[in-house]
Amino acid sequence: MDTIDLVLFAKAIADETRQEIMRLLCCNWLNVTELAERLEGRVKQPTISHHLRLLEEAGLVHSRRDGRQHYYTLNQDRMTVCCGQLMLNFAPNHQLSIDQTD
Amino acid sequence: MDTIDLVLFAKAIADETRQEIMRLLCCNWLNVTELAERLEGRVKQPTISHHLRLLEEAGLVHSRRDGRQHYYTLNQDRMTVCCGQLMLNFAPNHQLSIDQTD
DNA sequence: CTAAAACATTGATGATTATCAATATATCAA
DNA sequence: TTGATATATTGATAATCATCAATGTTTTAG
Repeated sequence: MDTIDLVLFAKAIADETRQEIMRLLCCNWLNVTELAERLEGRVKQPTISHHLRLLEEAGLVHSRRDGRQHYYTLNQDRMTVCCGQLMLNFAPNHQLSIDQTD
Repeated sequence: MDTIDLVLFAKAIADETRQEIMRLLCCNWLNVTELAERLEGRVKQPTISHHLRLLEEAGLVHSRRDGRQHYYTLNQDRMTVCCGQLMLNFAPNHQLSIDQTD
C-alpha cells in the first residue's frame, strides 16, 4: 500500500488544459502531434509536453514509445485509486465501492 | 443535475494548507479561531479565512454563524459527488457505486 | 454607547505556474 | 551521412496564487 500524495494528485488535475488532455487520453492512446491536432492549435507543442510531464509525475498517464512518436493514455487505475483515497480522507461517512465486473 | 466544474473542484483541493483544513473540518464543526489553534499558528487568520472562502466557492464546506463566530464543516456530499464525477470522466472503465447504508 | 472579540476584506509581496519561442535530442528515410 | 520529423528541454514572461499586516465590519458584553 504505497501512500498517495493527494496534493500532488490534485495539482496535476487542477488545470483546464490538463483536464482537456486527460479527456482526450481517456480510453485512447495519442501521441503529442495528435494531441496538438485535437487541441486545434490552441496549445503549442512544448506546452503539451509540459503538461504530459506533470501528468506522468503524478502517475496519471501511461506512455509508450513507437519509433519517434510517444504515445500516452490516461491511467484509469491511478485515477480510481486517487479518487478512492480522496473519499476515504474527505468523505468517510460514505461507503465507496468499486465493482470490477470485467 | 447541476453540472460540476471539475477544474474549480480540483483547484480548491490543490493546496497543502487547504487539505489540512479539510481534514480538520471532516466530521467537525470548527470556527476560525479553533482552526487557527489546531494549525498551531503556522497559518494566520486572514489566510485561513481566504482558504475557507475558496472552499466555500467550490461548495466544499457548509457554514453557520453562531453569534460572532462562524463555524465550518466539510461538505462530504459535495466531495462524494465531485469524486464520482471525476470517476465518470476519467475512469469510465471502472464501475463506482456508493452504498448509502445509513 | 463603548470596548473587545471574531471574522472578513484589502493591498502588497513573493512564490508558483502556464505558456511559448528557440533550441536540443532522438529517430527515421533516403 | 543528411535532411526531416517528433518530442523534450531551456529560458523568459505573464498570470495566478498563497501569505500576511493592516484595516474594516459585525456582534456581544458592560
